[in-house]
Amino acid sequence: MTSLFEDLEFRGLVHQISDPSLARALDEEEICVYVGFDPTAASLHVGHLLQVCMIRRLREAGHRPVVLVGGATGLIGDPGGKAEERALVTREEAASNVAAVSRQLAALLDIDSESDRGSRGLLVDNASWLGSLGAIDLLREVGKHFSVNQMVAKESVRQRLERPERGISFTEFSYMLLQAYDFLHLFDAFGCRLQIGASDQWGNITMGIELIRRQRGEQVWGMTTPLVLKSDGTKFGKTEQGTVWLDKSRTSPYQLYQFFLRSEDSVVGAYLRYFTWLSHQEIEELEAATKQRPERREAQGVLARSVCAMVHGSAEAEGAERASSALFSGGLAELDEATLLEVFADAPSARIDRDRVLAGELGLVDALVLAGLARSRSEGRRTVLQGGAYLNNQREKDPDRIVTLSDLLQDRYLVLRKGRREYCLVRVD
RNA sequence: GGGUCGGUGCCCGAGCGGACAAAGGGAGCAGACUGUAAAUCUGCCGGCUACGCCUACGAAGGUUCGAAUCCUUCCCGGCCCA
Repeated sequence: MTSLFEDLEFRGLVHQISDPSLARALDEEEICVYVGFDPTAASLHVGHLLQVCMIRRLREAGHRPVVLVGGATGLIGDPGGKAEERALVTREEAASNVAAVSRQLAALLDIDSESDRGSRGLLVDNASWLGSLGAIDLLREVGKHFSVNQMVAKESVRQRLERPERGISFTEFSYMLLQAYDFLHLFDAFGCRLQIGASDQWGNITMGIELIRRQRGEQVWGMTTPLVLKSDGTKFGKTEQGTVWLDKSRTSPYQLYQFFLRSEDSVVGAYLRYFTWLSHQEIEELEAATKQRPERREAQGVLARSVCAMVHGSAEAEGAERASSALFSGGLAELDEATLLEVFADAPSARIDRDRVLAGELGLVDALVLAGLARSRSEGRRTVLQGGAYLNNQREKDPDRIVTLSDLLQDRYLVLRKGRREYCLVRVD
C-alpha cells in the first residue's frame, strides 16, 4: 500500500511544499486541511476540479477538510495570476455566487453543510469573520503583523508594480492580508495546519504560515498543486466556446464528457493522474495504450467517463457516453426513435416548428442558426459554403438548400452538424 | 489644473483626406491530413432580403464632392509638470 504522499507524488500533484516534514505528517497524523474558493462566478469550473480532487484524496486518507468559500475575499479580488486590476463584483452578485458555489461544493464533496459536525468536512464562509471586521480593527489587529516590504516582494504584487500602466489598487494589494488572516482564524477555530491550493496561491499561503508562526509560535504547512496545462502551454479549462463549468445548466454533462474525451494525447496521462481514482497500474496501462494505439483513445474515454461521473453522477455520465457514441459512430438513419430520444436528453438540442418545414421555407442556413451552430446567417452561410455543414451526417454545400419532410429522421428529427464535432439534434413538431 | 501622446474590428496593432469593412499578428471558424488528438498546409473571419446595400475606426457636431484620416467640443487612458 502506497502512502498518501507517495500517491500524490506519483500523480504529479505536489508542486511546492512549505517544509519537508509535511510528507511524514501527512502519513502519520490526522491533519485539518484548508482550501479556499473565491466565488468569482455562480459556478465552479473545471479549473477548480483539481482542488476538489485534492480534498477528496486527503479526506480519504483520514484528514479533515475545511472548505472555505470566500464570501468576503471575493469582494476584494485576488491579484494573483491576474495581469490587471479587476472590476469589483456587486455585493448582491457575490452573495448569490457564494450560495451557488457552496451548494456545488457541498454536493461535489458530499458535505452536509450544517448538520453532521464536520465528519466529512466543514464548509465555511470567511464573510462570517471578516465581514464584521471594521477598518480600524483590520489595521490594528491584522495589518500590524504584516510588513509591506514583504508584501511588495510577492510575485503577484511585483508583477503589477513593474508595469505601472497596470498598477494595483490598495484593495487588491490587501487581499493577501485577508487570506493570511483566514488561515490564522481557521487554525484557531478548527486547528487547521495545512493550506492547499493551486500554485498561484503560494504567496498567499506562505503569508498565512508566517503569520501563524509569529502569532502562535506553531508550525503549519502549505502545499500547492501544479498549474494544469494543455500541450501548448495555455491554460486548461477554456475552450473555443468559453469556460467549461461544473454546473450542468451551464455546461451539460455531454459537453463535459466531450471536453475530456478530446484531451490531447500528450496530457491525457497527467489528467488521469489528477482527476481519477484509477490505480497506478491502471494509469500506466492506459498511458501505454495511448502510446501504442492512440487512435482508440482509450485513456480519453476512461477519463471522460470518470470525471463526468464524479461531477454529475454515473447515470449522467452514461447518458453522455451513449449520446456521444450515437452521434459520432455514424449510422444515424438506422437509429430507432427510442435511441434518438435518449440522445436528445443528453446532447445539445433545439426545436423547430413543423409548419416552417411544411411551408418549404426552412433553409439549411436558418436551421443552423436556430440550432445555435451559427451566430448569424452570414456565418451559417459561410459554414455551408466551406463544406462544414452536415444534415443527418451528410455534407451539404448548397447554401440555399431547403429542409424538407423527406429529410426528417423518424419523421421528426434532424441531426445538424457543424465541422467535425459540433452536433445539434433538432426536433421538428 | 498645465503640457503632451494616445483611444481603430474579439485582442494586439498599422493606417493619417479618396483605391478602407480597414495592412499585419494572435484568437476563433471551416477544409485537407488524421484518431472527435497534436502539428502542418489552405480558405474564411461586421451584418443583411448578398455581384448590391447597411452599420462601423471613443462621443457629438463641423469642413469637404468625399473623413478612420482635417477642425471644434466633450468623455476616457498614459507620460511629464504643478
